Amino acid sequence: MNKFLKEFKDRGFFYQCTDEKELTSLINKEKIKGYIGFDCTAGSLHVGSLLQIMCLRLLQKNGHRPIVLLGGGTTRIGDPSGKDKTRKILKEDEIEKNIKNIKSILKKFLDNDNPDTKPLFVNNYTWLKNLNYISFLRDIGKHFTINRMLTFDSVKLRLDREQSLSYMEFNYMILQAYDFLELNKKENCVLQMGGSDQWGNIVNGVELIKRYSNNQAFGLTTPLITLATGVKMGKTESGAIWLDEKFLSAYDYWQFWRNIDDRDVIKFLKMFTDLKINEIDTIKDKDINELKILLANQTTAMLHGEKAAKNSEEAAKEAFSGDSLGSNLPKVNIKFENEEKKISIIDLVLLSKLENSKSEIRRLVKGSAIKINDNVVSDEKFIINQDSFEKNYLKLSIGKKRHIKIELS
RNA sequence: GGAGGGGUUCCAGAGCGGUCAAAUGGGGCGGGCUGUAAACCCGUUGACUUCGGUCUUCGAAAGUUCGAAUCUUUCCCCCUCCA
Repeated sequence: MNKFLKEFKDRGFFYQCTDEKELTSLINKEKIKGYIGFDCTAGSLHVGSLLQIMCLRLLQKNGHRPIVLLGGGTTRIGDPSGKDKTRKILKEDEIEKNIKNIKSILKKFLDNDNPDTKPLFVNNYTWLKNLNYISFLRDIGKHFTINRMLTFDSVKLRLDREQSLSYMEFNYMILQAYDFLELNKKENCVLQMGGSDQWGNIVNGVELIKRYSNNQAFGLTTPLITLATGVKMGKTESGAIWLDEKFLSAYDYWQFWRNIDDRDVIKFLKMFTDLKINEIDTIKDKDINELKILLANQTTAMLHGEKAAKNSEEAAKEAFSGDSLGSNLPKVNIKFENEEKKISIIDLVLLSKLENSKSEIRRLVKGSAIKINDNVVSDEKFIINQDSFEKNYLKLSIGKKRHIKIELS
């Protein structure tokens, strides 16, 4: 078996392939180009896209060249797959901004130096915007039958539920297929990867290429990852796990991995770290918490750098075990606004931005959730003055997991 | 086009003139147990509060009433059945 495909499988990336045998023999013979399309609806990517990113990374590590397709054009249409309703359509400048952000995230995961494998970023708007309707219908449209399109899940589900599906969205799959054709023609890209929900769209592309230019192209999909708790990867209770530090700090990112369910740890070590498979096999019986820390360190380092990972680990150690005032904890500066140089616990929490509702803070105090320097605050009228600060610092904790350092300036 | 059903707090879903900031379940948050896990148990879950209350919410607007999520009118949006 091919090295790339073997590791692809060993790491749990594999779900379906359009023609595994042929792909294997092709990939054994030559270096290929493979692409994944990213939707540009959101301002950044979250861990839900991480598996796709890892696919590109793996492809690249095996000497192939990844193409990142930014859906600047298709985002203007909206993929109906897995959507109950029409997506809101974004403004042009928002899309442009999103593209920039997403691109910068991807660059962190991919090697941009090796000229042979360095990622190619393309925006499908560049070719979609100039399409001529009549010639598009004649050249491309003729290869699609409505009969078949109606059988695709993305369409069928909508129709079954009698939810409206606009003609615009109905065209999404044709455009995505056309993207693949375009990349195949221009870049000789022969592989499209994606989540299993993209299978239909990918197959369409493969078939279009076959019909249009009689070339063989391939599709490769990854399973849909759900956490052991049943939640879809990427979204947690407290919000999306963004890959952009502007939206989610390195510490919180680290914490996300540190808190992964026991049952997912090995699986995720394989999927989301660079640790060798056999290496993971030898350590898999180690203490589960050690493994979680390893997972958190590896994933955080990959995205935010070694230093950020180390700092996050330190901060966690300080926050959860020691009673020392962690130097790596997230820090907020405050100053006393009044003459008396004091502040109520409610206002302090408000300033810390850990909570933004006074009622909620009162509730937390009632539930013994708030601590100052590890001492429970049991009175909502508790006043903090200079004495609470050690060398201008104070540790504020909410619950077991949220700790913050308050600096008095 | 004809006949019906519905839009309720994060979600599902009760309520159908006052006792409703709104049952119940899920989720979230907090506490306990533990391992920053799972499971389980308990509490909590609109905002503000001098803890007496006050204010804003039940698709939108207007109205009836001492009083409306609950009744009326108009509007918007969804769904089911028939053609």
